[in-house]
This record gives sequence, structure tokens and C-alpha cells, in this order.
Amino acid sequence: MTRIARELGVSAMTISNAYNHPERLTPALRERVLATARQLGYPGPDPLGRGLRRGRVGTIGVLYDDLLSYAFRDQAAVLFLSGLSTAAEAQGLGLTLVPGSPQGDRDAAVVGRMLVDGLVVYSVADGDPVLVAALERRWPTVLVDQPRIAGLPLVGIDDEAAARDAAHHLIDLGHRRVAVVSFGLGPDLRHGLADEARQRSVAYHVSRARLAGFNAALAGHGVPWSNVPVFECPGSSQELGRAAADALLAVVPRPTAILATSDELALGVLDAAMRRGLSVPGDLSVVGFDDVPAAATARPPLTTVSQDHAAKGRLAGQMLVALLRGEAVSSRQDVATRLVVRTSTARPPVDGR
Amino acid sequence: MTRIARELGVSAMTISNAYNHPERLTPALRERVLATARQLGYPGPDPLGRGLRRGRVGTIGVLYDDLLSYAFRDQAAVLFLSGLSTAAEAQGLGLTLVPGSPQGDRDAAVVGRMLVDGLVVYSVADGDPVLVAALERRWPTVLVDQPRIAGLPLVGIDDEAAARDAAHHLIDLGHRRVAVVSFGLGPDLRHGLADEARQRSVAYHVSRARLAGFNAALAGHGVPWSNVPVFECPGSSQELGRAAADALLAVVPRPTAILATSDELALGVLDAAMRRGLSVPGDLSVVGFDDVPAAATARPPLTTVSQDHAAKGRLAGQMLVALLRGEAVSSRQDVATRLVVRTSTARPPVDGR
DNA sequence: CTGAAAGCGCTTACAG
DNA sequence: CTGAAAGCGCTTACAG
Repeated sequence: MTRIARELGVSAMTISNAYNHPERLTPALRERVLATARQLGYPGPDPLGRGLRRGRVGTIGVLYDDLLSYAFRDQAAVLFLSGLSTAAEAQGLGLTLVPGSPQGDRDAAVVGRMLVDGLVVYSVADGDPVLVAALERRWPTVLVDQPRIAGLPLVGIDDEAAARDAAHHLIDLGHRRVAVVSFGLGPDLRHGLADEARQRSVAYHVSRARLAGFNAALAGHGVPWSNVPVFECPGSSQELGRAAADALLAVVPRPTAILATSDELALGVLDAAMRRGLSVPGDLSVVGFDDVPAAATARPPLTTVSQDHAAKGRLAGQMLVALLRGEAVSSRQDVATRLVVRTSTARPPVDGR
Repeated sequence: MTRIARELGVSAMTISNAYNHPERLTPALRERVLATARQLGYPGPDPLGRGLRRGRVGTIGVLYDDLLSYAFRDQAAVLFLSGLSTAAEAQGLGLTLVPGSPQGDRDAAVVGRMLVDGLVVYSVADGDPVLVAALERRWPTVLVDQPRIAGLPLVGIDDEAAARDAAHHLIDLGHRRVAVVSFGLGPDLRHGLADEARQRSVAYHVSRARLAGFNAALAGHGVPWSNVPVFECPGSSQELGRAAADALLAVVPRPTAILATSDELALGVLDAAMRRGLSVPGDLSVVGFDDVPAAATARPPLTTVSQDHAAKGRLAGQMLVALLRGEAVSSRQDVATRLVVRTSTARPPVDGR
């Protein structure tokens, strides 16, 4: 910047104004500044200098679960980020995704290097060391799909009620042999049936709440939770859902219905059923969660819990923007959910097997 | 930092040393510094101040294609990032993913806000405005799966030769009615058969090279390229591959083989074939590209072009680290590829339909 | 083992 | 319409 100033015989401040307050310069001078900059290869003000002076860097950080490998395989997460980036862009804010390590051993030191003005925390495990370190920085922060933390606004859905409705729907249809396919209960990538101890130590708010909702609805109608196998997948993808269903459907007598905690998993379940020659919903009913676009076009179209992921992202972004402006923000915003009944659910087969 | 210094009656420099050069302090003093910091809620040196002074922020940026929505749906991209983050972490460098906008209208202004020491550019479309703006910043940069840019080191594979081998394999088996399922030819998210004009204007290096390889092998053996339908998908996912195959397999006479430019697409093709009751490889041969883990476990296991994505990421990371150190770096590093023949390919059906 | 000084690149009040 | 000065938070030589 000094180079350009010297070259033109003007002050550094004039260069700064050429970029930040064009109206303060005569158009001719501004043109001369930009032309000289181009010529000397000056790419515009260094964001470090600006950031230090302004106390703002113009970027929002997104903290998500360790598992980069799965975080974006779920259309729900992608829709959320798309809504968030819409809100950020509207304010001229950039978005930085702080990646996890695929081995799940992300180093909390990355937090000390983060150059952001605020943070959106999206479905991170309880006690995640990066989360802990980030909270210490006391950035303006919005939580999404997380347990409450005092003083931090939260965006979410009523996971437990939504899950209860989903399970209720199966009960109403007459199902009594129900199994669950769930994404991670903890950050340690377990894969397989989750026993009682495992279920008691769930580290993800969303998993905890949805299982609790399933439990409440089923147990309330004569299906003891201990009779409901819960297959845990280390993420949310069709492949994992398929593998989980392969395990659950090999049991005799087979479950007549499967509740999945995401549509991606549920789509995998549909696929596994088809590969085994089982008819959905004739032999097996399947319920998803999220209502991603693929749920409606699946074969058969998926009964699922609908929520507006993009709206959730936009809302979180707007709340963070308000926080950055020092405006008051409501401590909790719930996005509505709604059970969408399509044709992947029906009464159980008459022979009950 | 000044607060802590004042509180303890020491200089700011001592505080800095407590964090950056612990050995320069007596352990007792260091402990006092850290304790006071904790007490006063000081989270450690502000990375902005450090960055400005050091001329380094300790973070590598990754520029990838506009489409966040698809970038991570492909296991190949995820493996690449995992390799890259391994190399970055080994040097204590953070990784910042600069997200695109899902609508493909990412604003080049984000570049002016990026706080990074260097850049890895991963399969970005020719002329992408963010890429153009980023190159103007003259950060140390490594290109991956991109066309050459003078002065910038490049990591890649010989896409054209690998594609040629894949197509050759089908020719050798006797196939003459071949179709192609390709991921994006341009950043504009088209979906459907790509005519000649579209194929001439391919904006992604990788798509261009692979189509050229298919073309060379097929045309060289009596299968004119104009007879080979190329179905373009706006990304790389199983769903898109399935939809593409549905379109291609509806044609009479049906192709006896499909070449896909990624395994994700090929897995979708397998699924579409199965849903139509077609046997693979009895009725249809399918070839993928990438050899992601799911290729080997697919049903049937997928014939595909194998490349080591994680190694590619590690290599790119190591080259960027060398660049940041001012070390010399070779201008081009190719990762090996190899056609892995599994059981998704065989001779065409005798009746040829 | 600890400190005083300079300066990284920028922008904000305040003058003129 | 343009400028001189101060300072954002830090760390690096250099002294002592």
C-alpha cells in the first residue's frame, strides 16, 4: 500500500479510501490508484492489517463434527450450509469451514489459528476438545442441533417430539417389531448394535433426543425399548444404512418396520430391502428423518420427518449477524417439523413375519 | 496481552514468550502467566497480531469447485482432503475450506478476505472468477487436477491415458455400443446429453482429458465418437449416475457398456441396471474411475481406474509446505493410475442387444 | 532470564 | 477533496 502511495505521491490513506470509500476520491484519482495498483501487482488491502485495525475479519467459522468424511455426504448438512452461506453472503461475510480430521483426532490447536468473527457450531459431540477450546475464545456463537449452553443462542428442532411422532405412526399402523438405524451415538465411530450402556452415553444431542422420542412412543404402546434393536452407524450415508439393514433384516423374526435417524440411512435401508427381494412397504415399512429432496423421489417415496434445513442455516446465520452487531437475540429458535407420510410405510404383513 | 503483562508487572514480550518460547521463562513465571491468563479470560495470542508481525497466519486454503453440494459427496474428494490435512497437520498448519455457493454464483470478493499463507486449487473450472482473483494474490499455490498454469506446480494423473485404457478394455472385450456418464463439463450445472458443441467447451480439465481418452480409444477401433452418447451430470453422486443410466438404458438398441468418469456415478449405474433387471456384466458392462473403497465391495465389484487420492492430497500438501519454505519444487508430479479389472465387465451379450 | 523499541499493514477520527 | 498521526496485538532482533 505504501508502495502505491509513494509511487503516486499521495498518502496511504488515499489508497485505503480508493478501496473502502470510493466516493471520497475524485473518480480520476481513484482510477489512477487502481491502475497503479494493477501495474505494481498490489492485490488490494491486506485483510490482516484491516482486521487488526477494525477488530473484524469479515468471516464466520463453522464448527462441525469431526468427521469430514461424512459431514457432507448428507444432503441435510449441505442444505444447512447453503442456507448459512446465503445469510453470510448477504452481509458480505465469508464462511470458513474448520475441517475435522477423518481419523477423528482433530487438534484443538487449530482454534488458536482461527481467524473468524463468530462461530456456528453444528451438531458437535458433547465435550469435543475443539468445541471446548473455541468456547474459551468467547466468540459470538450460535449453536445448532446442540444441547443448550448457557448464554448462547440455539437453533434447532424438537427432535424428541418429531421422533415420537414418527414412531407413533408405525404403532398406529400396527407395527410391533420395530428396529432403529441411527447415525453416530459418539464420536468414536462405532459400528454395530448399540447396547444399553452405549445408549446411555450418547454424545450427540440429536441422536440422544431422537432415540428418546422413539423409546417414548414405542414403550408407551407395549413395545419395550429393550426389544428394539438399535444399529449404530458411524455417520449418515446410504452405504452405511444399507449395511445396517443387512444386519437387522437377517434376524428371525424380521422386524416389520425400521426407523432411521436420517433419510440417507433410510434410503440405504430401502436399497437393502430391495436387494433382498423384500417389498417396501409390503414386507417392511421404512421411516426416514429430514425430508431431503431424494426422499420424495425414492422408490417408494419415503415417509419421513420434514424440516427446512436451509431455513435453519439462514436463521443461524441471521442470528450470528445480529450477535456480531451487538443486537439482542432470542435464546432459542425452533424450526417446525412435520411427519410427511408417503408410501414407504403401511400395515405390517398379515402373517406378521 | 497487555492486561496480563500489567497485572503481573512484566512486559508483553514475556507473555508472548510464555506461549511461543516456554523455555525462555522460568517454569514458575510461565505458570503464573498462564494462571493469570486463565483467570482474566485471555485465550492466548490473537492470531491477527501474530500473523501481521510474522507475515504468516499458519493456514492453508483449499479452493475447490463451486459446488459445495457435490464436492464432498464423492469419496475421492474426501480422501484427497484427508491426505492434504495429514500433510498440513504434520507442519502445524490449519486448513481452511473456502466454500462455494451451491447456486454456483460465488463472489470473488471472498478472496480479498481469505487469511491464508498458500493455496491448493483442486479441480476448479477454467476461468472461475474466484480462481482468477486468487491467482492475482500471488499466494504460493499448488494446482491439483487442473490444467497447467505457468509457474505453478501441478499434481495430477494422466487422465487421458487412464481413460484410454479403460475404453480399450471394453473394446478388447468386444463392446461396440458404448455410452459415457460424465460429471460436469462446465460449472453451469447442465444435466443431460452433451452435444458436440458442449463437449468442445468443457471447462474442467479432468472431464476434458477423460472424454478425450475415451474418444481416442473408441474412435481408434471403429467406434466413431459421434455414436457414443455422453450423458452429463451436474456433479458426482450415485443418484446422478442412476438418473443418467436410466436415460441411457432406455434407448433401443441399448448400449452394452457404460464408461463413467467416477466410481460414484458408476455405482449409480450399477443400481439403475439392477432396478431394471439387467445383469451386470451379463447384459451390461460398467467401468468406473477412481477406485474408491466402495468400488471393491460393490455388487458386482467394479472395474475401475485406480488412483491413490490420499497420496495425491499428501503430495499436494508437501509441495505447498516446500513452497512456503521457499524451497524448490518440481513443476509437475504425476500419481500413478492402473486399470483394476473386477467383475463388472465382461463380453457383451451374444445377441448383442 | 527479562525488557524497551520498532514495525508488520491497515483504517479511523480529526484537521485543513 | 486529501493528509498526518495514532494505534489495533503481536513478535523479533537486540540489549542488558
